[in-house]
Order: sequence, then C-alpha cells, then structure tokens
Amino acid sequence: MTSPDQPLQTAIQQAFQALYNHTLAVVPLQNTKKEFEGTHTFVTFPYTSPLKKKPDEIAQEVGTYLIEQSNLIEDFNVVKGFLNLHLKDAIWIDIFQQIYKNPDFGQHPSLGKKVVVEYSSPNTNKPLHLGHLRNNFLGYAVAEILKLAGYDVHKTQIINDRGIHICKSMLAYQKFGQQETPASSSMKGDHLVGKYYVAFNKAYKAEVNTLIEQGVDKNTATKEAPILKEAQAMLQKWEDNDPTVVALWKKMNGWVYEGFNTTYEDIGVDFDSELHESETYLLGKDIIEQALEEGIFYKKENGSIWVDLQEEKLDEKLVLRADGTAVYMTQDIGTAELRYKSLGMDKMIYVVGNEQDWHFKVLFTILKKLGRSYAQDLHHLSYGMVDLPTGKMKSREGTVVDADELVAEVINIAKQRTLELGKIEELNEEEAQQLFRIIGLGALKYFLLKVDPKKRMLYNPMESIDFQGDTAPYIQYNYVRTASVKRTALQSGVSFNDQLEGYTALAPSEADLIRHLADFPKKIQEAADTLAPSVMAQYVYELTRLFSVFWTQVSILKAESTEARSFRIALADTVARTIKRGLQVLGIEVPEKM
RNA sequence: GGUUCCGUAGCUCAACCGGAUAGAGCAACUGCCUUCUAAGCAGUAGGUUCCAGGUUCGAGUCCUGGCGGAAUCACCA
Repeated sequence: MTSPDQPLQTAIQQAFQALYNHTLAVVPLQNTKKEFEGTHTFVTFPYTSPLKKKPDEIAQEVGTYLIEQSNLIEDFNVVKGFLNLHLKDAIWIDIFQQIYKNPDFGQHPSLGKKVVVEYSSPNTNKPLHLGHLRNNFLGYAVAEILKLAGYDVHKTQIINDRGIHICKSMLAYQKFGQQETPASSSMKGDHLVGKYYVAFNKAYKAEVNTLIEQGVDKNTATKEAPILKEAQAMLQKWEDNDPTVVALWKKMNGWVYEGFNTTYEDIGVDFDSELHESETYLLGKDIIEQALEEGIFYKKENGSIWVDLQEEKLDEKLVLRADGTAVYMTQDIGTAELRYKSLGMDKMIYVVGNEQDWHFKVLFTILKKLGRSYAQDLHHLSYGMVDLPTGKMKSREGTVVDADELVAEVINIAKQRTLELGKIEELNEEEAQQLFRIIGLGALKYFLLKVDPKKRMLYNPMESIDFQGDTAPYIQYNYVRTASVKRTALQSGVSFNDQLEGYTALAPSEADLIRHLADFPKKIQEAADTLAPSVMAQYVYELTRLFSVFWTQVSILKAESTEARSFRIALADTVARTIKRGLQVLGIEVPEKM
C-alpha cells in the first residue's frame, strides 16, 4: 500500500453498508482544504436524498463508524456536510516505508502498448525559435511521462524537407548567395539558410509592391510576382529530379541538419527515428491515386484531386495539385501510412501547434474514410502559441525569439545570478559551466512546461525568465539541500537506521510531505492521461514547497532523537529521488551543489 | 462571415470531470542568516472569476445570449 485512498474508500463502503444497508459503487474522496483539519474529505450531499438524512448527520455517523470500526482514522470533524478525516500517523509512516523501500517508486508496470510521439518536426528553411522550444520540450516530456506510465514509447519527428517554402530559401540563395557557406560566414547552417528565407520574402514583397504601383490589383500581384513563379517552377523541377536543383537542395538541407542537431544537443532532446517528407510524399500520392480509382476522392476539371468532407462538416479539401505536385495533406497521408507500417504502434501522438487543429481534424477524417484501422488511435496534442507582448512571432518578418539565442541568454543569466550569490568557489571551470547550463536550461524548460499545453502563453523578453519562486532553480535548490544533508551526514559519520523503527509521532510538515509523496503515481497517471507535463511541474513544485517548509521547521541532522534523525534523512532522500524523477521527465537535470 | 479555442489579483499562471472562505509565483511592504546551502521561510496587502440570464443543496467550472481576444477557413507548410 503506497496510498491510503483505497483502504479508506473500502472502509467508507463498509460504513454505508453497515449503517444504511446502502451500496456505494464509487467513493469520491477529495483533498481537505488547508484551513480545515484532516487530509481526506468525503462529501455527503449526494447521499442525502437516497438515505433521507441530513448531510451533517451522515457525516457524523460515518465518521463515528470509521473511528470505531477501522484502524485508519485518528480523528474526524464535520463542517456543513463535509466529513474531514484525519489519518493515524502509523498509516502514514507505513506508507512512507513502502515508498522508501521501492527504488522504482513512480514507475508504472508495463502496459505492453506502443505509443509513437511525434514532435519538433521543423521546416528546413529557417532556424528554430521559441515556439519550437515549447514544442520540443512538450514532446520530450510527454514521451517521458508516458514511459513512466508504463507505455513503450517511440520518439520520432517528420522533417519538412520539401515544398515551396524550401524552394524559396534555395532560390534566394541562388540569386543572392554568392557561394556563401556556414564556414565562410561563420554562421550556423540553419541560421544561414534562414537568412535567405527572409531575403526571399523581402524581394517578393518588393516585387508585389512594384506590380501594385503598375496598376495590378493586389490579389493578382501576390500570385503573379515573378520570383514566386520562379519558386514554383523550382518545386516542379525538384519533383522532376532536376540534378542542379536536387544538388542545391541536398547542400542547403545538410547545413540545416547540422544546425538543428547542434540545437537539439544543446537543449537535450532526442529522437528514436526520423522521417523526411521527401521520403513519404510519393507514397501519399499513390494512396491518393488508389482512392481516386475507388471513388473516395474525385478529380476537378483542371486535374486537381479533392476529397469531399461536407458530411463531416469539414468542407472539401484539396489533396493533390493540378500540376501533380504534393500538398501538405498529401505528405501527411503518406507519413501516417509509412509510420504505421514500419512501427506498428497502438497509439500515435502528434505534438503540433493549435494553428493546425483544422488540418489534423481533416487528416484523421480522411484516414478514416480511407478505411485505415489506425485512424482511430491518432491524437493531436494541440498546444497554444507563445506570444510576445508585441503580439505573434512571425519568422517572415523577423519578429521571432531565436532558440539558440534564448538558450544562450538564460544560461548567461544563470551565470550572473550564481556569481552574484557567490556560490561557485568550490567548482572548477568545467563544473561551473555545467551548473550554469543545468540551471539556465532548467529555468527555461520549466517556464514553458508549467503552463497547461493547450493554453496560449506569453513570453516577455524584457522580464526574461525568473529564478525565484515557482521555477526550476527553486526546485533544484531544494534538491541541493537534500544532497547537502547527505554529504554532511556522510562526512560526519552519522549512521542511520534503515529500518526506521521507533519513530511514531509525525510533525505536521512530515505528514504533509508523505501525503504528497503518496500522490506521485496518481499524478503520473493524470499527466499521462491528459498529456499535460504541467501536471508534473505543479506536482514537483508543490512537493518542493512542502520540503522547504519541513526544512525550516525541523532539524534533520540535529533531530531530537536518533529515530527522528534516521526517519528524516530517509524522508529527505525520498523527496530528493522524487524531485529528481519528476524533473527528469520534464527534461530538467539537478545539480549536486549550487 | 462560418468553425474552434480562450477571458481568474497590477503581471504570469493554478483550481483535482460541479464542492467549503477562488490559490501560487512575480512586483510592493514587514520580519527572520553564529545553527543541515536565505536561489529560502513567515507575514501584510491585492478578486463583482468579462457582462446578463438559466440549471441545483452548491457554478470560475455546465447551458443560452451578449462583449472582448486568438487561431483557422490557401493549388502555403
């Protein structure tokens, strides 16, 4: 038993049976609010009408029964129909022992189910920005949470390496690039390519304006600008395997991959496999041709292929252009198919921003229409955009927070802060750098993960990232306290009793900690069910806060008895393990000193 | 205009499938370092949960109608 919920629920069921001859199918319990005495609360209102009793009466009777008949309850109180239960210390101590002795506490048993998590999935025409960071951290964390929840997890990404947007950077490079390379410009490859994407859009805008000045209407101008026509011609050439275009494509994509890999390494995310859209769009085309023959899709006069989703209220949707080139949907159909055939997952999670809600709704509907068995188990983890105080980030307009720059900045802030506090005397240069990285990156990840994924969030570059309060450094700092206790204990030769016998009366802060520790498996389950790393972040923060209170209220190494000392060392150690594991699934590391 | 999502303290966010007096952090103010690390702890102040109705023992949460914001509705990805 690592949680008192089950036995408590059983006891209440027994009470209802014995007192009222009434069978309770489920027993909802909630945490008692801070201002009341107790830990678990049973609400009696729902039973007033079947039992024909007043709420307080039921609460009083059930409470009395529990005290007399079960060995779980120390005390109870009734406030307006709420039965607040105060469990015996012995129960908590017993629970703690179970947790303490289990080195894998929190790891759920294997479910034998494979889930594929797709995240990151960048375009290869520009560097990663803050939005991608939210995506990467979310995807990584969700994957790790699912592992703890017992799934067999496969992390993957689909690299958007083809399409008109890639041609835009390529064309601009051809026109203005003058053979520049990452080495010659000493720019990261992804940044170099991104520079030409911006250059394209600048030139395009200029051409459109010129056309408008010449009297062309705006709509036509945006479609007929020569440089856009050139880009479209280039895409056609690419799909026809034109050697010059393909060579340029390979060269520039290579630069981008190098840049991306550096960033992934810096931010500590990884993948078990990856696909490129250039590998899947042909399969997509095949599937579409097939479905056309079967009459699931239809062809318009100009030769473009469409699917009718009006029954599903999703309108009609283009799946292949008139010139035969693939669109986004074409690729995604092929990708899903290829992925299912090669990985054979039970469940698939796409971590993609909510601006694509519509796209995924359509994709899943199309796959169902195509009769794909796996279509039922596809899930879009839709997350909100990261906004700036000035509004939305737009890469075309250069109003983005660059990922590499932001990472460097938070690490630098961590350094400043650490130096101000004068905390690195004992560290050598390498250790110090590592520490700055752990703290800075931790602060950034926590900042992005503590918010409910589906909500839009705001990042203010002027205020940057906090290091105090509800932040990763605060949590890391408290972890360091536990590490410090262990070090000191070891150095001063304090021996402690692993059996934890003889400690019977818990301090309030100790009971709070154990109670919260016992929630860990439940919270992992909740985070996995809702695909919300924010649940985990909140859990770890609360655990840390309780530990911090415990730390200031009782002395661990100078405890009043050797039993108390042993118990508290074990408690601190368990908290440390749980913090570490909780942060680990968020991709956040912990230092031993800070 | 259609569809979807959102609106909670000055700011950034919570609120466990409808529960008690709506909670944290930041910013402000007040205390607390000779004692296991003060990136900390304790406290003060801050709210008509956008507005108006409805459902019931009970609504920030569910329903209806407004107001405000975002995304999307491309032969872009």
